[in-house]
Amino acid sequence: MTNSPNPATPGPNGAPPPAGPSHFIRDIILDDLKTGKYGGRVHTRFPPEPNGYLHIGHAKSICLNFGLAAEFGGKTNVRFDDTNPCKEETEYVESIIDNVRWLGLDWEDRLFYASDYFDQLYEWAVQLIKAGKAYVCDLTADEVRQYRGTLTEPGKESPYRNRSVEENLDLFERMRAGEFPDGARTLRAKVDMASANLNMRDPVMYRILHAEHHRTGDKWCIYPMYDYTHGQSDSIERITHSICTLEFEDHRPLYDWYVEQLGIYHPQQIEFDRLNLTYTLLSKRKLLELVDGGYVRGWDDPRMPTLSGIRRRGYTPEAIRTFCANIGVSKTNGSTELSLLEYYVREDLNRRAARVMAVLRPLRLVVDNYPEGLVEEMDAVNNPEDESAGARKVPFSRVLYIERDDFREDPPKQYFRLSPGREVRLRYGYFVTCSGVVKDEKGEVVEVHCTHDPATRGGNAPPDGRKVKSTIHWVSAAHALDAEVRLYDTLFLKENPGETEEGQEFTANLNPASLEILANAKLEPSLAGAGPGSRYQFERLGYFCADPDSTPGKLVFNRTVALRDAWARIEKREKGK
RNA sequence: GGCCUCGUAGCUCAAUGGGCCAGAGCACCGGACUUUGAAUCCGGGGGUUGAGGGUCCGAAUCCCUCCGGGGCCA
Repeated sequence: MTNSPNPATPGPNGAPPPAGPSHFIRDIILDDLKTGKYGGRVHTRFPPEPNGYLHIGHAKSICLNFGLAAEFGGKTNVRFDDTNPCKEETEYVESIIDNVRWLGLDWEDRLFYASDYFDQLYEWAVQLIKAGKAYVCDLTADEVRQYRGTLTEPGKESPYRNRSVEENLDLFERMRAGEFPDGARTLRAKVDMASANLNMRDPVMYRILHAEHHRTGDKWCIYPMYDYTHGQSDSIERITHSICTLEFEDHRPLYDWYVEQLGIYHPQQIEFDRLNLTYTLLSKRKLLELVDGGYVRGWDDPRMPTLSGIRRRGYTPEAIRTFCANIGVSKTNGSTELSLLEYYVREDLNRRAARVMAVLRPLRLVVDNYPEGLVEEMDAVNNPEDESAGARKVPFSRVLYIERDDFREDPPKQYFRLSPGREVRLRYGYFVTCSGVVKDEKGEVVEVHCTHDPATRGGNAPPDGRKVKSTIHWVSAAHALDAEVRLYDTLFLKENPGETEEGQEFTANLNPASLEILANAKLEPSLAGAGPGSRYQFERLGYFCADPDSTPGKLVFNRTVALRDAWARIEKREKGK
């Protein structure tokens, strides 16, 4: 119950998510458990609308709901809120199921659809009509809006508000039978047109929509509204704590009203703050715009904050769960820094990703005093954080590739890497001293020459105790695998991408350099069998994940996240001066 | 202008029914270590708890006023 740091050691998929710091919702549950409010039960639900892809913000909700239930030995249902037949597609249903499963959370046999309850909801509507709590209204959508009043003025009662129960029953039945066109009538709850809460001004319960539903087909031509559906669905499923985001606070009185008027089991709605992430947009509408507008390659573009996107990018479910468990749950509207997410991704990948050498921007390095034709198999540790990961052999030869960034003809002050006359260590290779460069006609360095010290084989310090200030990675030219590497930066330039100048679209904030493709990367040969989804640390560079585009003939890697880079920071600071 | 809601370090959160110099994590800075300028370890800077007033021996916690943020006609 303190906010002690989370140990961040999530188990395999299916294991309860990490607990993290406590928060007000857990306190409420603890309290309910103490008073026996729900007989000691904890039953939550995750209710996605199948009209878009899940994103990292949903992950927070998913982890909260499943995490709380798991913590108290309870259950969590998944329930699709499919009350709008027009916007829903099975493609979305499938992706959502796939994403929640990937996150490692298990709803067992409790996968439901609000549309499963259409019959019951209809009966309840009839019950409310009979109780004089609902009426059929002939006002058009526009008129309903006008009658509703404004934020400061009360609304006017509909002229149809006081129809007899018999007439209401008859009209509602005929609505259902399809006698009226779309929008001709609605069923409204008789609450209070003078309420300060607009949601209580006789909200619409049913509207006429002659549309095919993805599950119920053409059985219905009237569909229940969200507010009329949600609480009762929770009630049917015997949910104890119905956790949702802040924008539903104003809906809670209506949620309560329906279940109270119906006299049915009453779950408790609790609102928390949705996740906001810097440099990231988490709006279904805007994400759809990015996809439809061709600004990204699709819902699973690795720059997208969708679960499909960050999965393809190489983020692990464990890292996301740990992140979600530790970001806190409250009622403040804030924005979490992207660096926090990246921290948890690095933390997880550091423990599990095998190390490997890869050169992104190759520069030829010739070891002049190394025998031509000789190949030595050098020992390399797979993961210093995990002894059980073992070791591998990496071929060393006379001509190598090193990173362009690791050589400077004219090194700045704090630059420790290779430069003329300087000695560095080739990781697991040898100490080498730069003896000269070859330039092309434009004066650009195209090849670096050096000599090695045979006494430093394996990269070990020589007997004379000589030290070197830098260790760089390399790949043997003759053995290198070609690969394409995709580097990603934030999709947006602004911390808050939704913030735009007058008359501009949010797309004006897009980062034109969010994707950089390096077509000419060189990888050590052990990567030959890397299948899509496999994750590695490219030493000194970052964590990378083989993309689904990758084939044995053409490897493609995504940079999940770069390693922390002290030199990059120094360089940036110097430039800023 | 109505209603709901929030306001503690740069960010996200803690501080049992008011009580030790308001604590963490991330970020930032510095040092140690180092065959990844990574990881790890140690240390540091940072808060008149939105502001003002009040109650009290004592308030981030209680009261009043004000200021500011967010949400609200599926």
